[in-house]
Amino acid sequence: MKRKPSTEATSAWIRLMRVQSRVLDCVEQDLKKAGFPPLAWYDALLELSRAPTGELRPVELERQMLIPQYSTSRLIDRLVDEGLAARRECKIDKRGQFVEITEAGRELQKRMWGAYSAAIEKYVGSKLSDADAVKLSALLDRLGCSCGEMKLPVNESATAR
Amino acid sequence: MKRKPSTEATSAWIRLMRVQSRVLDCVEQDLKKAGFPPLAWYDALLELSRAPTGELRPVELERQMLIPQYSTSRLIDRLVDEGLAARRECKIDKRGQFVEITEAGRELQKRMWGAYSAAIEKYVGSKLSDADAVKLSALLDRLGCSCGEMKLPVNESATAR
DNA sequence: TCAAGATTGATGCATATGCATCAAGTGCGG
DNA sequence: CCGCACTTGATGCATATGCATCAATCTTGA
Repeated sequence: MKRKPSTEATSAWIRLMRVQSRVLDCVEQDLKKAGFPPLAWYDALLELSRAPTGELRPVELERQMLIPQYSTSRLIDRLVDEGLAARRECKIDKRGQFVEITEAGRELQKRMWGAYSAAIEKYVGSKLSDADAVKLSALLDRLGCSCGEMKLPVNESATAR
Repeated sequence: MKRKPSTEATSAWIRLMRVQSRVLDCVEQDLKKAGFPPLAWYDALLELSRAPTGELRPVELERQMLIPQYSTSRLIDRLVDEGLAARRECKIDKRGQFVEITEAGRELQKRMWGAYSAAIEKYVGSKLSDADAVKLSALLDRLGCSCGEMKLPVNESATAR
């Protein structure tokens, strides 16, 4: 059976794209003006800081953040260069490694959250009632799941590009 | 007065980010597998094809697409290299120029819309009723406007990153 | 136990992006 | 009319990303 290409879906998608990129630009701009590194760093630090042991395998980080493998690899390089994380040997799998967040990393993550949450409040919270935010979340959730075959990690996390 | 950082807004924002990037990945993947260039090309071609005369000043394109000036400049380079657009002299302002879409450009835009609309249907339309899509659009609209000082072009357009 | 295949993470190379700056042209105030 | 600030669009350079591929290790199954 033929299904007419839904105008409503198209228009919702276009708004989704535009709003997301507009707001993201604003948020990143604020963070950058406050002298912070890109959001991807925050995401990684957050994931690491949440791990019970403060360390994760790169491959886990990659799956949490939904970014390609080489991207994870180089992101870790940068975090390590800045002393925000450290590579630790993985005894159970010699191919692999653990990435452990450092104290400096935890501290940066917390400071960034200050600026980040303020930006979210400014660009999202102030425009939407709590009830509407809940509705929005619910509608988005329906889109999120099972796009192709990957699974969407549902945890309250950061933003991953 | 102090305003507690809304958990709801935060969670809505995170979902917005994740869903957008997930679905966008899927859509771009489909387009790429079908042998098409990136969505940004489509956006530009669409804007050009919509212009009554089939041509726009780079600076207009830039404002429509919400991308930085140098990015527009180089995107146009690529379109021109591929014969999808042509630079035309601007008689009224000798600094400037017009970019005109070619027949090949119009044709590619139409072919891409075929694949693009199919992807939107697949990843968005099939997951959301029309009514829900409308609700989603409405909620997103509230976020879109007046982030900082720029204006959101409301026209039904493509996606601009 | 060992070979074939899969997984983990790094990297060389081409391309794309961000930033700063530039040259050319416009337009406004005096 | 002139000079000065602004707009338009391009570009050099550093950095980031995507793609393909690699080496090392792990796992499976005959």
